[in-house]
Amino acid sequence: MTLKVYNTLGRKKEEFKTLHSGKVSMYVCGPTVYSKAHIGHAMSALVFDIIRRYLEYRGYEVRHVMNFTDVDDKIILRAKKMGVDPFALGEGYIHEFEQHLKDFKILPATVNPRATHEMPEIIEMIQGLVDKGYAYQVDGDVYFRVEKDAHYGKLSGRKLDDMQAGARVDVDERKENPMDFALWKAAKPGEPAWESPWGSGRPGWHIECSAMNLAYLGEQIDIHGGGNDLIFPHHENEIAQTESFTGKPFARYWIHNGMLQLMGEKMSKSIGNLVTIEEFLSLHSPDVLRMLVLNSGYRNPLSYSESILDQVESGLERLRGGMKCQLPGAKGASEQCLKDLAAGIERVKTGFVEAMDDDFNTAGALGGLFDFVKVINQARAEGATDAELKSARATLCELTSVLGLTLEKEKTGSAQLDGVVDLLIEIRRDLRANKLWVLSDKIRDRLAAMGILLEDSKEGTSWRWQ
RNA sequence: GGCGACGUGGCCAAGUGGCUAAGGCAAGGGUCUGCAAAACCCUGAUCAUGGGUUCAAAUCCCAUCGUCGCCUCCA
Repeated sequence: MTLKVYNTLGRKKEEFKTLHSGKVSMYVCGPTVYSKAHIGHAMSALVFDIIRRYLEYRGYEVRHVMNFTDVDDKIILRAKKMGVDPFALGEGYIHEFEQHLKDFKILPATVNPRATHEMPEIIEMIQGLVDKGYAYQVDGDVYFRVEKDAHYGKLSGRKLDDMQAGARVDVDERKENPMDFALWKAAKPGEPAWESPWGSGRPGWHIECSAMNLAYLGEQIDIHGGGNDLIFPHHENEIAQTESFTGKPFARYWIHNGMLQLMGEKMSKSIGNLVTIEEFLSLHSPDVLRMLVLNSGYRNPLSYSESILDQVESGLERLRGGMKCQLPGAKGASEQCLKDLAAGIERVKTGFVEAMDDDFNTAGALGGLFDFVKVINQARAEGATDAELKSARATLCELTSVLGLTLEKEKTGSAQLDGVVDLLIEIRRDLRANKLWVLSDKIRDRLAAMGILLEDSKEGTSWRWQ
């Protein structure tokens, strides 16, 4: 079976072939750190975390780079407004974001470079572009000459002529072409600045990613990812810069996730309709957002609302239910039942790979997992023992962890607490035997309030953490 | 105005030329149960609309309506 990936460059699914056998180099655009991150950023990070986990499951060694843009106009503006140092401002948001990544169980990237730490590389690259005639200097600014790049527009499917016709940007008369974009911006007094051959200034937005790619992954990479709002101009410009500089094709696969939609509109800092990651985590467990992401195709817009979150949370609970222990008094399942269970294991494994191989079809993969949970539940209901359920549970656990989900709740109790709960269950059993429903229900309700769920069955009572 | 994506049962959402259109949530009926919870069994869509191509279309083409994204900072 082969993995197929939808490539924005070409707008179709392609067979996934890496530059170096068994290895994947992947660069994902991280946030610009000028304010608190919102769940749209989390979505993007989750999408690429899932992709990475699956690639590793398929046996690839993944070198994963995610940057932080820690110097740009917005950061400077905001820092000025707040009267704080722009670097300190960015630093704070970076720390916060890194904590969020941990909360969401997003595997740490191999490297997290920052624009401000890569100045020599950035300047060197700009100089190279100037030397080759792809860039020119005006009053301390340096611009990329788009007309010099015959392929400009190939990623976003735009033509220079069309864009010029519809351009709404204020035309900067100093530019040769209105679409020329800044590689280097001259600094105004009081702004963060670095010395360069063109005077003191700071890098433009796009060049940092090109420089960091070059520094940490090389001239050519396998996957370049980010939100689909970055296709133009950011990624288009990255391609232009890097390919003009190296003379080689840059990224083999361009992967873009869809936007998270709140009330039918893109969640974004500028519109202001956002839910910060902090707010989300105060209300929900991290896996709920991951589940929401998994439930649909990564390229589609993702509908977000509290009621949809409730829905996926219930679904997550169902998956977790597959991990439950045998029923009290389980005597072993029938031969046929165990056969079905074994067949279910094979089916879910092949189905999972089949779905994920098709451009990371996580929704399809989840469907198979839900089917599998049903098979497990059927076996349990028929009396399968823990020993008989063991390999099925291991399979469920393995596959869900490829998606980054954690099904088993961390134990919050202790052996002593377990003993106390067992004692209460025993007392309750006696109460029930004497039809003292008020007292027995009180025990159940009070335990439930503490997060301990009792489940009665004919054979006895079992319990679990909620 | 230009470019692109999308419109599948109440909700979320797979499937993109061919067996009975996955799965989850919600709803209804049933089994179990003192009640509850969990679990199991059963029940619903012909795929925005109108044309067309084809032996065959949700899946390809055209038109219409609607939604969204990008074209300016944006995951």
